[in-house]
Amino acid sequence: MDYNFQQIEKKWQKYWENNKTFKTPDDLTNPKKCYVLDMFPYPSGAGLHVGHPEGYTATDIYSRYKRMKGFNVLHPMGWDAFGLPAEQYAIQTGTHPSITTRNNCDTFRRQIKELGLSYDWDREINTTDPKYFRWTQWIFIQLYNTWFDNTLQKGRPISDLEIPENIKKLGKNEVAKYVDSLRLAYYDNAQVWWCPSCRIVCANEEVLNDGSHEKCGNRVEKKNLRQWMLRIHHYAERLLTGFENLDWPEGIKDMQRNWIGRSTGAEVDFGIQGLDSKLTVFTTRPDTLFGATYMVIAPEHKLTEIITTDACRDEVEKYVKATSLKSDLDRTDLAKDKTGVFTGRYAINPVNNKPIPIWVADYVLTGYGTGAIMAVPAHDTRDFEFAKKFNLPILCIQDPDVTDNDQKKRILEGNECWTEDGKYINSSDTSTGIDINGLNKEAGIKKITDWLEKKNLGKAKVNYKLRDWLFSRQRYWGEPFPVIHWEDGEITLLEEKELPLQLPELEKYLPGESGESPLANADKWLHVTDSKGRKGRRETNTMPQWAGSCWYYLRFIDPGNDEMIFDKVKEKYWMPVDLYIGGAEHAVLHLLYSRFWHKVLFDLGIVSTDEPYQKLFNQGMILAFAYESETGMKIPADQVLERDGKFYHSENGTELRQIVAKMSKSLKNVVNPDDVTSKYGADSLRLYEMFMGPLDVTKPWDDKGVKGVFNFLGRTFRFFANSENIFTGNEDPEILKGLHHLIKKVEGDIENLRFNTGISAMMIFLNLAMKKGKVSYETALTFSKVLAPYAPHLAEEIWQLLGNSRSLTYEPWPAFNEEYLKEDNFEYPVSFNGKTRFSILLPVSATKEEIISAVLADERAVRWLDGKTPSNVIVVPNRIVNVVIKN
RNA sequence: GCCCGGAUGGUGGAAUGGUAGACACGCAGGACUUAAAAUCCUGUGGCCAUAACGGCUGUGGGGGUUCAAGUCCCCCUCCGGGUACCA
Repeated sequence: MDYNFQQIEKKWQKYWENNKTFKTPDDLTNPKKCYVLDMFPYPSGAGLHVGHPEGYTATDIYSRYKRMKGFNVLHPMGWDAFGLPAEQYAIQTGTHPSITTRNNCDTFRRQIKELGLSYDWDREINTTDPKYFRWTQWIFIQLYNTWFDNTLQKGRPISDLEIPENIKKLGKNEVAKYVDSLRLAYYDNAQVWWCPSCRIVCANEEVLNDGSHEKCGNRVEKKNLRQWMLRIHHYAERLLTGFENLDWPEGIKDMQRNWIGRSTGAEVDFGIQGLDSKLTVFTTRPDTLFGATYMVIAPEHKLTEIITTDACRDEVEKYVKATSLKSDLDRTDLAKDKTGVFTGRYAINPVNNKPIPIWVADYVLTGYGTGAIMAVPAHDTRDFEFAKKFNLPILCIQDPDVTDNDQKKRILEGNECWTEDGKYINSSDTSTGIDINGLNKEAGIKKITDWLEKKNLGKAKVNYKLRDWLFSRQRYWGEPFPVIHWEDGEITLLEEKELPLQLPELEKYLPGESGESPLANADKWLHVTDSKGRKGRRETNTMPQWAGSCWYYLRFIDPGNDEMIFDKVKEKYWMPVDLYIGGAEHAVLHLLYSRFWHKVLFDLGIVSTDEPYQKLFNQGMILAFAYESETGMKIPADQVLERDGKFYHSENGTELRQIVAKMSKSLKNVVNPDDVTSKYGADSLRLYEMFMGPLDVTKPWDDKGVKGVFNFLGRTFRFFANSENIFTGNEDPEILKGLHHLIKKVEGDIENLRFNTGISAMMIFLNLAMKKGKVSYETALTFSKVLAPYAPHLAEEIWQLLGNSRSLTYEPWPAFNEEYLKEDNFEYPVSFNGKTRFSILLPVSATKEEIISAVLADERAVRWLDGKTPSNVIVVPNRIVNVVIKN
């Protein structure tokens, strides 16, 4: 009998579909539940590539295993289908994005089904479905109607917000302003990239490194537009501490920590000569105030214009304008050569009342801290660079902890920057009474901060890099905001019962001239009038793609619910997600954004857990072989010939080097899973994806490697499908030992997501069984169950051939029996001074003394001792013997 | 620059501080076949060596800890990913 994978796989896929084998159980009384989630894909026109099934296979194995362990498993799939490509295709061809999206989803669904993944397809969701995004809009309304209570560190309904009396007095408008200033969703000016030639807003990804638009090559500019923003920064601290107890890779936690970027320091107020206002800076080193010899404010800083003196105005204005035209990259490129101009104005250093010049420079960013810094060139490398270039004074205030006298001298003279610890010098002033000389960094920070607070000149402050989230896009293909802007300036949101607000049909998907979303062209949709005849205009921005993916895991719990976002009882049962697997590219943004929404929903009592994802795992990227010539030119894979393990250019015959690179269209090294399944079958694809190496590392795809697992599956089928190899009766002890070792190994490996070694254990067992020639009926049943999570089609087929009529999906996972694993003897490796020389078979029950005497009595030991007496013999029971000889 | 990973045969990889190279690919030889494919069997880190044995060496480089290091510590090199002046 041959391994006809095509027939087998088609047959079982049909069986599973017809029997709804993977339908999520409705019974919510089973205390064992497991919610296994994949990062759902964006259904691109190119279809699935082999990177997708890597994570999907891992979660599928885990889900199938958990079902056999008696868990209620929720394992759903859906589509994150809003996005730019469908919209751009619409601009080019006029095809409505919903049509493109539907086609792409159909392709993805077909491809995924052909992999035999055990999703509950009744729960399929699509972020572009109005029945879905109705609730995305609903969540936006909740965000809009929530404020963050700093004392409680918690989001609360706007209805709970107390309006201060002094604001109430100012009237309705001021009250509304006050409330708006606290909402988690707010409407404000924000900068976007704008291509003046295409008259379109560009995403960051569309702007090339040289500041040009990737589509037309023209230079993009920054443009201010009214945008929706979300106040994620309020949640910085909770986002930082929230994952401490979650089972996430440390690397991902680190990346999120860095992204949130908590730093402690102080805000310090500097007076400004000749002006009434104050210049506030944030610093992590208030202890270095005595070393502050100048100040820098960001070009975009509110005070720039006010501070600048008439004599310097031209220069400063020119500089500010030049900065605004620079792309972020230009700004960082020039990092090596700092730029800036003097404002003509001086600030007063609060510790000694000395005037220091205020400069404008683009190395200070408006979005972080207060947008202004005090510069301490002696102890900050950036300030040092700047001071050197513009000949500003450098005053060393810390005696450096260095032994090199030359270096010490350079530092003390201000010719080298010192950023480490040391005792303070030059850090006292009799007029203000502060003195930290002689202290070290930690004590210095404390003393100065206390002094500043006492004198009301500043305060201890925690700062975060995390900035508010720009939450609108000037696009058609996204969730419309349920928002109306009225002619009198009022903004209102739609009522819950008015949702979903659907997208209008359009003739053209091009944006408006001013940078407005294409929705501005939908006249009928756009204009509204209320019952009193007041005219209004709908919000024309749409939500970013993140919106749909921020909460999809919640909708899977109750996808068909038309009454509410989901049923509370079901949510309480299924949440949190027990295992979440996806690419590391979402390590920061998606995970941070969805955690933020989840925390708001938690604060509002809508969800029952503070964090959504209990265990997170990131699969590594799958790369592919690519080829390059001696000069490093990349050659498409279809122009490469292989001869005797070497690679040649098919056109000019030159030898090429095989390298490993990301799959890309231009290298023609993209592997399509359809090609693999048609040649080797879905089980082989699944197995190979898992056999390639550990799930979390990047690894190259090698078509040749698929053969290995294909051979294994073929051998498995031929062995177990042949009734001559199966007998009834007692199993051979060696097989029994191998089988129970296998169960234990595979079980442990699935629990720890180490799928590659589980497969090799199955191969080892099959090799043993084939060597023995026969296995018992019981063994065959057990083996098919162990194989089932990995290669479900083949496992079902063998299970059926063994006489079972029902699917083995819910068969209990076999229990391993330690008794069978026990050994009578152990072959001790014997080493001399750590080098293994021979091995000796001894009973596992042997005592240390017995082992030592048996080893030393061995003639080979006599030879290695060479007449010397061992100074020590290390015996690790059932592991190793090491004889130590001192020379 | 900074942060996070990583480096093991021709290749993908395995190895709770305890026999390095499991398992597989590839390759070589053999069986079957008119032949090929498929399948099955044997061998396969390198070097030396044998009738058979056996020995030396070996996890990017250099130090260290240990009875024992691919694994732990320090320094260096190279590769991959992330990030961009965060005060």
